[in-house]
Amino acid sequence: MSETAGTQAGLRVRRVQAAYRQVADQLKDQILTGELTAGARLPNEAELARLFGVSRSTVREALRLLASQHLVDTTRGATGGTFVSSPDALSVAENLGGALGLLVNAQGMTVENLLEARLILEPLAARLAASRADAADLEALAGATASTSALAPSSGFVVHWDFHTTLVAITGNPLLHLMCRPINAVLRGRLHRDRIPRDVWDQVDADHVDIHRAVADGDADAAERLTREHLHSLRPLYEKMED
Amino acid sequence: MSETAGTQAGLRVRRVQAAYRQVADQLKDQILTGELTAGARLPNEAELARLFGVSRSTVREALRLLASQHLVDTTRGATGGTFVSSPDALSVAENLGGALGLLVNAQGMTVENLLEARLILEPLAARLAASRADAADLEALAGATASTSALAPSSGFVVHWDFHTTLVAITGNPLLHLMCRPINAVLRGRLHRDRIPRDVWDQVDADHVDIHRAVADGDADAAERLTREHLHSLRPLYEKMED
DNA sequence: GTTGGCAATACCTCAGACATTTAAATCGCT
DNA sequence: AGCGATTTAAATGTCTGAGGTATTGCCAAC
Repeated sequence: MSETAGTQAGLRVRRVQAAYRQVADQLKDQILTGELTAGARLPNEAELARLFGVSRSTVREALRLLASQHLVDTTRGATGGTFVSSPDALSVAENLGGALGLLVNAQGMTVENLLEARLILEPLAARLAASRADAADLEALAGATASTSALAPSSGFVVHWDFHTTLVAITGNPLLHLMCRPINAVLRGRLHRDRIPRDVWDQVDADHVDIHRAVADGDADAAERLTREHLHSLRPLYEKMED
Repeated sequence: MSETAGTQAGLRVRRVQAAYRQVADQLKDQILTGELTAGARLPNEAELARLFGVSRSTVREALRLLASQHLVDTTRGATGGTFVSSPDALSVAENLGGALGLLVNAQGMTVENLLEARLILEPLAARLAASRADAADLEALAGATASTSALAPSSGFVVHWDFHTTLVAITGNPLLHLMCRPINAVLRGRLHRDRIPRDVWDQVDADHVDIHRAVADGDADAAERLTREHLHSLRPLYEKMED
């Protein structure tokens, strides 16, 4: 809010907000304060319309608003209705990914910003992963590592993405996963695999093997350093994409 | 009445998805592909209804969907209408903040996860800030630093939040700001200021001054280290909150 | 030249009806 | 009695048509 001093915040007459927005806000409040717990079933649309004293159309527009924020979920049918849906991390990440993609396409966010953020998150995530990975985690990571060389190079970038996703997931911190996933998703779309020569994928493969070994050994320092170097070496592949 | 009455068009494919969602998706596609550039004005609702072959209610629900994703913005009046609006990072952050709050309140996400993520992001953000801060940035940071000691300790936690927010903003990377902001917002709500004794705030204040000096000196190593130590020292204040 | 009102535009809201979907309850046959 | 097919009920999805309201621009009157 740096320019709020210039724009008159106090002068602006607080117009009465649209009814559908008021309804959405009230329902949102009830959800956030726990008055409506996750999984709870809201009254049907007709009843809500009666309770709020508005028409059903208005209620429906309010529900669309909440649904798009993953706050509620509506299903049809006899046992259908509108339910408070505690958003799982996955859907939030999906939503965030879409928004991030928009920001990159539109303005104010560059591929460079994404790379920088990833360069901050993943090396330290790798450090955490190295100190926390159990047998199952290592197996999953090995799966994402080994298949890189087994598959055709054209699909390498998919597996490459899997490796990074798996690595972050091992930290056990859903928030880190939540942040890294959209970043990688956007970056993946910004990488044209055709232009990447074969030997680069071989190097990527080798890097992954090294990182996996470091994580398996519980060598946090090495895991962090290798991941950072790995991401640095990947940087040129994305910077080409500025068209 | 048989169901054949609805096949008046013949070409109409069977609706597998809700109409308002289809309309929203098509409009979203047109926006993302650049067919509708930012600032462009969409046809009015009646015209959109005619173009898509649906009713105005359906169009409106679709527009609510897009509006909640900050893809379009509608105003009333003669020159009003629905306009394509490229989403700014701030509104996205707001949206993400709400979702994050839900995740913490609901399940799968603990205060520990938030602290860990912050401990990853902010020290390296401080490092970047130290290498990029210009005069205006330093002034802003100084403002968030100096006022800590000037104000009553009861409001210290607000300024404390401002300091961290400003620090991340200096990096110039909106994505970092986008991620740190919701985290700090949720953590702020998890901190009971009443239980924090005065001397702790004094220490916080001193830490901020140190960090500010490091950033002003362009000493990236010191900025990173001091920020990390600062966040570590803050950790116990939050861990009490597990009730 | 400024001010006041009038008209046009487009979103906002309402009310009701019918269609569609889904699951449970019921009926009918084996 | 058991089990599948049909009916029924509940809820959302969609359509239609009609005002209501906010905002702007123009034009006439002072």
